[in-house]
Amino acid sequence: MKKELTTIQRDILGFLIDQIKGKGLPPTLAEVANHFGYRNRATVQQHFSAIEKKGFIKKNPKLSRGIELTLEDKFFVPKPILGEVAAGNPLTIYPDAIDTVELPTIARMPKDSFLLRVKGDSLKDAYIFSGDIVIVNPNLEPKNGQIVAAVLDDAAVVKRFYKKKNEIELVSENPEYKPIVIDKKHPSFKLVGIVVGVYRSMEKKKAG
Amino acid sequence: MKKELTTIQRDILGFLIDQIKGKGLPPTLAEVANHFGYRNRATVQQHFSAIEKKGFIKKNPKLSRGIELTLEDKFFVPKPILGEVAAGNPLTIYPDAIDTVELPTIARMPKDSFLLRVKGDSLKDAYIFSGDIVIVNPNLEPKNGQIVAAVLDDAAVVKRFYKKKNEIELVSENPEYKPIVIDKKHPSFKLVGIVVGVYRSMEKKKAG
DNA sequence: TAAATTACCATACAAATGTATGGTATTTTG
DNA sequence: CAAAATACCATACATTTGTATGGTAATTTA
Repeated sequence: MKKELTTIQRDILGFLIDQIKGKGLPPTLAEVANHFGYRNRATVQQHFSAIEKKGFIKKNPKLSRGIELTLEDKFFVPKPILGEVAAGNPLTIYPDAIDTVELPTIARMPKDSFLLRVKGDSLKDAYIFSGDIVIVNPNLEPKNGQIVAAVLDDAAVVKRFYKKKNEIELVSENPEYKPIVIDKKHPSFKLVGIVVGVYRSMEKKKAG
Repeated sequence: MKKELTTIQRDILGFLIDQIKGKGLPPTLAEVANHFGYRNRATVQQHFSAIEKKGFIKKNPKLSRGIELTLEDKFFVPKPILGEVAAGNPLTIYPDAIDTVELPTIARMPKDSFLLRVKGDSLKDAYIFSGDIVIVNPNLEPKNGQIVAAVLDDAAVVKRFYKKKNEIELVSENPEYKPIVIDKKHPSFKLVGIVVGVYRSMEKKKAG
Protein backbone atom coordinates (compact mmCIF):
# COMPACT_ATOMS: atom_id res chain seq x y z
CA MET A 1 0.00 0.00 0.00
CA LYS A 2 2.92 2.26 0.59
CA LYS A 3 3.98 4.06 -2.49
CA GLU A 4 7.62 4.54 -3.10
CA LEU A 5 9.40 7.68 -2.10
CA THR A 6 11.23 9.85 -4.55
CA THR A 7 14.94 10.42 -4.06
CA ILE A 8 14.45 13.74 -2.40
CA GLN A 9 11.66 12.51 -0.22
CA ARG A 10 13.85 9.66 0.90
CA ASP A 11 16.65 12.07 1.71
CA ILE A 12 14.32 14.17 3.79
CA LEU A 13 12.96 11.15 5.59
CA GLY A 14 16.52 10.09 6.24
CA PHE A 15 17.35 13.45 7.72
CA LEU A 16 14.25 13.19 9.86
CA ILE A 17 15.30 9.83 11.22
CA ASP A 18 18.85 11.01 11.84
CA GLN A 19 17.62 13.96 13.81
CA ILE A 20 15.22 11.92 15.90
CA LYS A 21 17.79 9.29 16.65
CA GLY A 22 20.64 11.67 17.15
CA LYS A 23 19.13 14.66 18.84
CA GLY A 24 16.07 12.94 20.15
CA LEU A 25 14.02 15.70 18.60
CA PRO A 26 12.19 15.83 15.32
CA PRO A 27 13.25 18.91 13.35
CA THR A 28 11.06 21.86 12.57
CA LEU A 29 10.24 22.71 8.99
CA ALA A 30 12.73 25.52 9.16
CA GLU A 31 15.51 23.27 10.32
CA VAL A 32 14.92 20.86 7.49
CA ALA A 33 14.73 23.68 4.98
CA ASN A 34 17.95 25.09 6.29
CA HIS A 35 19.71 21.77 6.09
CA PHE A 36 18.75 21.24 2.49
CA GLY A 37 19.24 24.83 1.48
CA TYR A 38 15.63 25.63 0.80
CA ARG A 39 14.73 29.25 0.97
CA ASN A 40 11.41 28.66 2.67
CA ARG A 41 9.60 26.17 4.79
CA ALA A 42 6.73 25.62 2.43
CA THR A 43 8.87 23.34 0.35
CA VAL A 44 9.55 21.09 3.28
CA GLN A 45 5.95 21.34 4.28
CA GLN A 46 4.94 19.99 0.90
CA HIS A 47 7.50 17.25 1.02
CA PHE A 48 6.27 16.16 4.41
CA SER A 49 2.73 16.13 3.11
CA ALA A 50 3.80 13.92 0.26
CA ILE A 51 5.73 11.60 2.58
CA GLU A 52 2.78 11.44 4.90
CA LYS A 53 0.49 10.60 2.02
CA LYS A 54 2.74 7.68 1.28
CA GLY A 55 2.43 6.51 4.82
CA PHE A 56 5.90 6.95 6.24
CA ILE A 57 5.24 9.72 8.71
CA LYS A 58 2.39 11.29 10.55
CA LYS A 59 1.98 14.99 11.03
CA ASN A 60 0.50 16.19 14.29
CA PRO A 61 -1.31 19.32 13.19
CA LYS A 62 -0.28 22.56 14.84
CA LEU A 63 2.24 20.77 17.02
CA SER A 64 5.76 22.04 16.77
CA ARG A 65 8.14 19.24 15.90
CA GLY A 66 5.06 17.10 15.71
CA ILE A 67 6.28 14.75 13.06
CA GLU A 68 6.12 11.10 13.97
CA LEU A 69 7.64 8.20 12.20
CA THR A 70 5.29 5.45 11.23
CA LEU A 71 8.25 3.15 11.11
CA GLU A 72 8.82 0.52 13.70
CA ASP A 73 12.04 1.37 15.43
CA LYS A 74 11.55 5.02 16.05
CA PHE A 75 11.10 6.20 19.56
CA PHE A 76 13.37 3.91 21.37
CA VAL A 77 17.01 4.21 20.84
CA PRO A 78 17.74 0.74 22.04
CA LYS A 79 20.62 0.78 24.40
CA PRO A 80 23.05 -2.01 23.79
CA ILE A 81 23.93 -4.45 26.45
CA LEU A 82 27.55 -5.00 25.74
CA GLY A 83 27.86 -8.43 27.12
CA GLU A 84 27.10 -10.83 29.80
CA VAL A 85 29.18 -11.21 32.85
CA ALA A 86 29.67 -13.75 35.52
CA ALA A 87 32.09 -13.83 38.36
CA GLY A 88 32.95 -17.46 38.32
CA ASN A 89 33.24 -18.28 34.69
CA PRO A 90 34.05 -15.13 32.80
CA LEU A 91 32.13 -14.79 29.61
CA THR A 92 33.35 -13.22 26.48
CA ILE A 93 32.46 -9.66 25.73
CA TYR A 94 30.93 -9.57 22.35
CA PRO A 95 32.09 -7.02 19.83
CA ASP A 96 28.52 -6.01 19.22
CA ALA A 97 25.56 -5.79 21.47
CA ILE A 98 24.01 -9.10 22.30
CA ASP A 99 20.72 -7.61 23.26
CA THR A 100 19.09 -4.38 24.14
CA VAL A 101 17.07 -3.03 26.94
CA GLU A 102 14.25 -0.76 26.10
CA LEU A 103 15.98 2.43 26.89
CA PRO A 104 14.02 5.58 26.30
CA THR A 105 15.66 8.11 24.07
CA ILE A 106 16.30 10.42 26.95
CA ALA A 107 18.37 7.97 28.85
CA ARG A 108 21.53 8.64 27.03
CA MET A 109 24.36 7.52 29.12
CA PRO A 110 27.96 8.65 29.11
CA LYS A 111 29.71 7.31 26.09
CA ASP A 112 32.01 5.06 28.03
CA SER A 113 29.48 3.64 30.39
CA PHE A 114 27.45 0.64 29.65
CA LEU A 115 25.11 -1.99 30.88
CA LEU A 116 25.89 -5.60 31.46
CA ARG A 117 23.50 -8.39 31.97
CA VAL A 118 24.47 -10.77 34.70
CA LYS A 119 24.48 -14.47 34.03
CA GLY A 120 24.89 -17.17 36.55
CA ASP A 121 24.68 -17.23 40.28
CA SER A 122 28.17 -16.25 41.25
CA LEU A 123 27.01 -12.92 42.59
CA LYS A 124 23.99 -14.18 44.38
CA ASP A 125 25.47 -13.49 47.76
CA ALA A 126 25.59 -9.87 46.73
CA TYR A 127 21.94 -10.19 45.79
CA ILE A 128 22.62 -9.93 42.09
CA PHE A 129 20.99 -12.58 39.99
CA SER A 130 20.91 -14.00 36.55
CA GLY A 131 19.14 -11.59 34.25
CA ASP A 132 19.76 -8.50 36.29
CA ILE A 133 21.21 -5.47 34.59
CA VAL A 134 24.20 -3.92 36.27
CA ILE A 135 24.98 -0.29 35.64
CA VAL A 136 28.64 0.38 35.28
CA ASN A 137 30.08 3.82 35.86
CA PRO A 138 33.56 4.07 34.42
CA ASN A 139 34.30 7.47 35.87
CA LEU A 140 34.84 6.49 39.44
CA GLU A 141 37.88 5.24 41.28
CA PRO A 142 37.18 1.95 42.97
CA LYS A 143 37.50 1.57 46.68
CA ASN A 144 38.21 -1.63 48.46
CA GLY A 145 35.17 -3.78 48.83
CA GLN A 146 33.22 -2.21 46.01
CA ILE A 147 31.82 -4.28 43.23
CA VAL A 148 33.58 -3.52 39.99
CA ALA A 149 33.43 -4.59 36.40
CA ALA A 150 36.71 -5.49 34.80
CA VAL A 151 38.00 -6.91 31.57
CA LEU A 152 40.52 -9.67 31.86
CA ASP A 153 41.81 -11.40 28.78
CA ASP A 154 38.88 -10.31 26.65
CA ALA A 155 36.36 -11.46 29.18
CA ALA A 156 34.31 -9.46 31.63
CA VAL A 157 33.93 -10.11 35.28
CA VAL A 158 31.96 -8.50 38.03
CA LYS A 159 33.48 -8.97 41.44
CA ARG A 160 34.44 -7.25 44.62
CA PHE A 161 37.59 -5.21 44.33
CA TYR A 162 40.48 -5.26 46.75
CA LYS A 163 43.68 -3.37 46.14
CA LYS A 164 46.80 -4.80 47.72
CA LYS A 165 50.45 -3.99 47.59
CA ASN A 166 51.40 -5.21 44.18
CA GLU A 167 48.33 -6.97 43.11
CA ILE A 168 44.64 -6.65 42.77
CA GLU A 169 42.29 -9.21 44.11
CA LEU A 170 38.89 -9.80 42.64
CA VAL A 171 36.66 -11.74 44.95
CA SER A 172 33.39 -13.44 44.29
CA GLU A 173 30.65 -13.29 46.80
CA ASN A 174 29.99 -16.90 46.24
CA PRO A 175 32.68 -18.89 48.05
CA GLU A 176 32.51 -21.57 45.43
CA TYR A 177 34.55 -19.35 43.18
CA LYS A 178 38.09 -18.61 44.18
CA PRO A 179 39.48 -15.07 44.14
CA ILE A 180 41.32 -13.92 41.06
CA VAL A 181 44.67 -12.34 41.78
CA ILE A 182 46.14 -10.02 39.18
CA ASP A 183 49.58 -8.56 39.17
CA LYS A 184 49.33 -4.82 38.72
CA LYS A 185 51.37 -4.99 35.58
CA HIS A 186 49.20 -7.56 33.99
CA PRO A 187 48.85 -6.31 30.44
CA SER A 188 45.39 -7.43 29.53
CA PHE A 189 43.69 -6.42 32.72
CA LYS A 190 41.58 -3.34 32.62
CA LEU A 191 39.31 -2.03 35.24
CA VAL A 192 36.19 -0.87 33.55
CA GLY A 193 34.25 0.79 36.29
CA ILE A 194 32.21 0.51 39.36
CA VAL A 195 28.88 -1.17 39.54
CA VAL A 196 26.73 1.60 40.86
CA GLY A 197 23.40 -0.05 40.62
CA VAL A 198 21.34 -3.04 39.78
CA TYR A 199 18.11 -2.93 37.90
CA ARG A 200 15.65 -5.66 37.28
CA SER A 201 12.50 -5.36 35.30
CA MET A 202 9.61 -7.47 36.43
CA GLU A 203 8.18 -7.39 32.98
CA LYS A 204 8.00 -10.83 31.51
CA LYS A 205 11.12 -11.31 29.53
CA LYS A 206 13.07 -14.38 30.19
CA ALA A 207 16.14 -13.75 32.20
CA GLY A 208 18.38 -15.61 29.88
CA MET B 1 28.14 19.71 45.38
CA LYS B 2 24.89 18.56 43.90
CA LYS B 3 22.08 20.85 44.76
CA GLU B 4 18.79 19.32 45.60
CA LEU B 5 15.58 19.99 43.80
CA THR B 6 12.51 21.25 45.55
CA THR B 7 9.38 19.15 45.49
CA ILE B 8 7.82 21.17 42.73
CA GLN B 9 10.98 21.24 40.70
CA ARG B 10 11.21 17.50 41.04
CA ASP B 11 7.62 17.12 39.92
CA ILE B 12 8.30 19.24 36.88
CA LEU B 13 11.43 17.31 36.07
CA GLY B 14 9.41 14.16 36.47
CA PHE B 15 6.80 15.41 34.04
CA LEU B 16 9.55 16.33 31.62
CA ILE B 17 10.96 12.84 31.78
CA ASP B 18 7.55 11.25 31.44
CA GLN B 19 6.83 13.30 28.35
CA ILE B 20 10.11 12.48 26.74
CA LYS B 21 9.74 8.84 27.59
CA GLY B 22 6.14 8.65 26.54
CA LYS B 23 5.77 11.01 23.64
CA GLY B 24 9.36 11.12 22.58
CA LEU B 25 9.13 14.89 22.67
CA PRO B 26 10.09 17.33 25.36
CA PRO B 27 7.13 19.55 26.22
CA THR B 28 6.85 23.25 25.51
CA LEU B 29 6.56 25.70 28.35
CA ALA B 30 2.88 26.04 27.60
CA GLU B 31 2.31 22.32 27.79
CA VAL B 32 3.98 22.10 31.17
CA ALA B 33 2.08 25.12 32.43
CA ASN B 34 -1.15 23.59 31.27
CA HIS B 35 -0.43 20.30 32.96
CA PHE B 36 0.27 21.90 36.30
CA GLY B 37 -2.46 24.46 36.03
CA TYR B 38 -0.25 27.50 35.76
CA ARG B 39 -1.82 30.49 34.15
CA ASN B 40 1.24 31.50 32.25
CA ARG B 41 4.42 30.10 30.87
CA ALA B 42 6.72 32.36 32.77
CA THR B 43 6.29 30.26 35.88
CA VAL B 44 7.49 27.17 34.08
CA GLN B 45 10.22 29.19 32.47
CA GLN B 46 11.49 30.16 35.90
CA HIS B 47 11.27 26.64 37.22
CA PHE B 48 13.26 25.39 34.29
CA SER B 49 15.85 28.03 34.92
CA ALA B 50 16.14 26.90 38.50
CA ILE B 51 16.37 23.26 37.51
CA GLU B 52 18.99 24.13 34.93
CA LYS B 53 20.98 26.01 37.54
CA LYS B 54 21.04 22.87 39.58
CA GLY B 55 22.37 20.97 36.68
CA PHE B 56 19.58 18.58 35.78
CA ILE B 57 18.57 20.01 32.45
CA LYS B 58 19.96 22.22 29.75
CA LYS B 59 17.97 24.84 27.93
CA ASN B 60 18.71 25.38 24.28
CA PRO B 61 17.97 29.06 23.87
CA LYS B 62 15.28 29.97 21.38
CA LEU B 63 14.77 26.37 20.44
CA SER B 64 11.26 25.08 20.75
CA ARG B 65 11.11 22.01 22.93
CA GLY B 66 14.80 22.57 23.38
CA ILE B 67 15.07 21.19 26.85
CA GLU B 68 17.64 18.49 27.24
CA LEU B 69 18.17 16.26 30.18
CA THR B 70 21.64 16.37 31.61
CA LEU B 71 21.00 12.98 33.05
CA GLU B 72 23.77 11.50 30.97
CA ASP B 73 25.97 13.02 33.56
CA LYS B 74 23.70 12.72 36.49
CA PHE B 75 22.44 9.40 35.39
CA PHE B 76 19.97 9.38 38.20
CA VAL B 77 16.71 11.08 38.85
CA PRO B 78 15.72 11.84 42.38
CA LYS B 79 12.43 10.24 43.20
CA PRO B 80 10.51 10.28 46.43
CA ILE B 81 10.05 7.08 48.35
CA LEU B 82 6.55 7.00 49.70
CA GLY B 83 6.95 4.42 52.37
CA GLU B 84 8.35 1.18 53.48
CA VAL B 85 6.82 -2.19 52.97
CA ALA B 86 7.29 -5.68 54.20
CA ALA B 87 5.39 -8.81 53.47
CA GLY B 88 5.49 -10.34 56.85
CA ASN B 89 4.97 -7.46 59.16
CA PRO B 90 3.24 -4.69 57.27
CA LEU B 91 4.57 -1.24 57.85
CA THR B 92 2.73 2.01 57.79
CA ILE B 93 2.70 4.09 54.65
CA TYR B 94 3.72 7.62 55.39
CA PRO B 95 1.66 10.49 54.03
CA ASP B 96 4.73 12.22 52.66
CA ALA B 97 7.92 10.97 51.20
CA ILE B 98 10.22 9.50 53.77
CA ASP B 99 13.29 9.66 51.59
CA THR B 100 14.44 9.96 48.05
CA VAL B 101 16.42 7.64 45.89
CA GLU B 102 18.39 8.47 42.83
CA LEU B 103 16.76 6.24 40.33
CA PRO B 104 18.64 5.36 37.17
CA THR B 105 17.04 6.59 34.03
CA ILE B 106 17.01 3.11 32.62
CA ALA B 107 14.53 2.16 35.25
CA ARG B 108 11.24 2.72 33.52
CA MET B 109 8.88 4.56 35.73
CA PRO B 110 5.42 4.65 34.29
CA LYS B 111 3.29 7.65 34.98
CA ASP B 112 1.85 7.89 38.47
CA SER B 113 3.98 5.07 39.67
CA PHE B 114 5.86 5.42 42.88
CA LEU B 115 8.57 3.86 44.92
CA LEU B 116 8.55 1.86 48.08
CA ARG B 117 11.51 0.69 50.04
CA VAL B 118 11.38 -2.93 51.05
CA LYS B 119 12.13 -3.89 54.59
CA GLY B 120 12.64 -7.36 55.88
CA ASP B 121 13.41 -10.58 54.16
CA SER B 122 9.98 -11.89 53.38
CA LEU B 123 10.50 -11.44 49.67
CA LYS B 124 13.97 -12.83 49.48
CA ASP B 125 12.85 -15.83 47.52
CA ALA B 126 11.69 -13.44 44.86
CA TYR B 127 15.15 -11.91 44.95
CA ILE B 128 13.94 -8.76 46.59
CA PHE B 129 15.81 -7.77 49.69
CA SER B 130 15.75 -5.36 52.53
CA GLY B 131 16.68 -1.93 51.27
CA ASP B 132 15.66 -2.56 47.69
CA ILE B 133 13.42 -0.06 45.99
CA VAL B 134 10.38 -1.45 44.26
CA ILE B 135 8.70 0.47 41.48
CA VAL B 136 4.94 0.25 41.73
CA ASN B 137 2.65 0.93 38.82
CA PRO B 138 -0.89 1.64 39.95
CA ASN B 139 -2.38 1.59 36.49
CA LEU B 140 -2.22 -2.09 35.73
CA GLU B 141 -4.58 -4.90 36.49
CA PRO B 142 -2.82 -7.64 38.38
CA LYS B 143 -2.61 -11.13 37.03
CA ASN B 144 -2.25 -14.19 39.12
CA GLY B 145 1.26 -14.73 40.29
CA GLN B 146 2.40 -11.16 39.88
CA ILE B 147 3.95 -9.30 42.72
CA VAL B 148 1.70 -6.51 43.89
CA ALA B 149 1.67 -3.81 46.48
CA ALA B 150 -1.46 -3.50 48.55
CA VAL B 151 -2.72 -1.56 51.51
CA LEU B 152 -4.43 -3.51 54.24
CA ASP B 153 -5.63 -1.78 57.36
CA ASP B 154 -3.40 1.23 56.84
CA ALA B 155 -0.31 -0.83 56.24
CA ALA B 156 1.43 -1.79 53.04
CA VAL B 157 2.45 -5.20 51.87
CA VAL B 158 4.26 -6.54 48.86
CA LYS B 159 3.32 -10.06 47.94
CA ARG B 160 2.33 -12.32 45.14
CA PHE B 161 -1.24 -11.91 44.04
CA TYR B 162 -3.73 -14.72 43.47
CA LYS B 163 -7.35 -14.09 42.66
CA LYS B 164 -9.80 -16.77 43.70
CA LYS B 165 -13.54 -17.13 43.70
CA ASN B 166 -14.56 -14.88 46.50
CA GLU B 167 -11.27 -13.99 47.98
CA ILE B 168 -7.86 -12.73 47.22
CA GLU B 169 -4.78 -14.44 48.42
CA LEU B 170 -1.55 -12.65 49.03
CA VAL B 171 1.36 -15.02 49.26
CA SER B 172 4.84 -14.44 50.50
CA GLU B 173 7.73 -15.99 48.73
CA ASN B 174 9.22 -16.86 52.03
CA PRO B 175 7.37 -19.90 53.38
CA GLU B 176 7.88 -18.68 56.90
CA TYR B 177 5.07 -16.22 56.32
CA LYS B 178 1.62 -17.61 55.84
CA PRO B 179 -0.60 -16.35 53.02
CA ILE B 180 -3.01 -13.55 53.75
CA VAL B 181 -6.55 -14.29 52.62
CA ILE B 182 -8.85 -11.34 52.07
CA ASP B 183 -12.54 -11.49 51.42
CA LYS B 184 -13.33 -9.43 48.35
CA LYS B 185 -15.66 -7.26 50.35
CA HIS B 186 -13.04 -6.45 52.91
CA PRO B 187 -13.44 -2.71 53.41
CA SER B 188 -9.95 -1.63 54.20
CA PHE B 189 -8.19 -3.60 51.51
CA LYS B 190 -6.93 -1.70 48.54
CA LEU B 191 -4.75 -2.94 45.78
CA VAL B 192 -2.18 -0.31 45.08
CA GLY B 193 -0.44 -1.58 42.02
CA ILE B 194 1.94 -3.97 40.42
CA VAL B 195 5.61 -4.14 41.14
CA VAL B 196 7.16 -3.56 37.76
CA GLY B 197 10.76 -3.25 38.72
CA VAL B 198 13.34 -3.47 41.40
CA TYR B 199 16.28 -1.21 41.86
CA ARG B 200 19.13 -1.37 44.25
CA SER B 201 21.84 1.19 44.56
CA MET B 202 25.27 -0.06 45.37
CA GLU B 203 26.22 3.24 46.84
CA LYS B 204 27.00 3.16 50.51
CA LYS B 205 23.74 3.67 52.19
CA LYS B 206 22.67 1.20 54.71
CA ALA B 207 20.16 -1.24 53.46
CA GLY B 208 17.94 -0.89 56.47
C1' DT C 1 -1.02 15.19 -25.97
C1' DA C 2 -3.19 16.30 -21.66
C1' DA C 3 -3.10 15.67 -16.89
C1' DA C 4 -0.87 14.71 -12.83
C1' DT C 5 3.14 14.71 -10.04
C1' DT C 6 7.31 16.62 -8.50
C1' DA C 7 10.19 20.32 -6.92
C1' DC C 8 10.89 24.41 -5.91
C1' DC C 9 9.73 29.75 -5.20
C1' DA C 10 7.27 33.80 -2.69
C1' DT C 11 4.18 35.97 0.48
C1' DA C 12 0.94 36.17 4.25
C1' DC C 13 -0.96 35.09 8.77
C1' DA C 14 -2.59 33.33 13.20
C1' DA C 15 -1.00 30.86 16.77
C1' DA C 16 2.64 29.11 19.43
C1' DT C 17 6.89 29.78 21.60
C1' DG C 18 10.80 31.44 24.27
C1' DT C 19 12.12 35.36 26.61
C1' DA C 20 12.26 39.60 29.44
C1' DT C 21 10.63 42.36 33.08
C1' DG C 22 8.28 43.66 37.10
C1' DG C 23 5.30 42.47 40.89
C1' DT C 24 3.55 39.94 45.33
C1' DA C 25 3.71 36.61 49.00
C1' DT C 26 5.75 32.91 51.43
C1' DT C 27 9.48 30.08 52.93
C1' DT C 28 14.21 29.08 53.73
C1' DT C 29 18.72 30.30 54.97
C1' DG C 30 22.69 32.67 57.01
C1' DC D 1 16.57 39.64 61.88
C1' DA D 2 17.78 40.48 56.88
C1' DA D 3 18.76 38.36 52.61
C1' DA D 4 18.00 34.96 49.46
C1' DA D 5 15.35 31.64 47.37
C1' DT D 6 10.92 29.91 46.08
C1' DA D 7 6.49 30.06 43.80
C1' DC D 8 3.47 32.08 41.60
C1' DC D 9 1.12 36.22 38.84
C1' DA D 10 0.67 39.59 34.72
C1' DT D 11 1.99 41.85 30.55
C1' DA D 12 4.73 42.61 26.52
C1' DC D 13 7.50 41.35 22.47
C1' DA D 14 10.28 39.40 18.75
C1' DT D 15 10.70 35.00 16.60
C1' DT D 16 9.50 30.71 15.40
C1' DT D 17 6.34 27.63 13.67
C1' DG D 18 2.76 25.40 11.04
C1' DT D 19 -0.30 26.43 7.57
C1' DA D 20 -2.52 28.33 3.43
C1' DT D 21 -2.35 30.07 -1.10
C1' DG D 22 -0.68 31.03 -5.56
C1' DG D 23 2.93 30.69 -8.96
C1' DT D 24 6.68 28.55 -12.27
C1' DA D 25 9.11 24.89 -14.45
C1' DA D 26 10.41 20.24 -15.29
C1' DT D 27 9.24 15.52 -15.31
C1' DT D 28 6.29 11.57 -15.23
C1' DT D 29 2.16 9.19 -16.20
C1' DA D 30 -2.12 7.96 -18.55
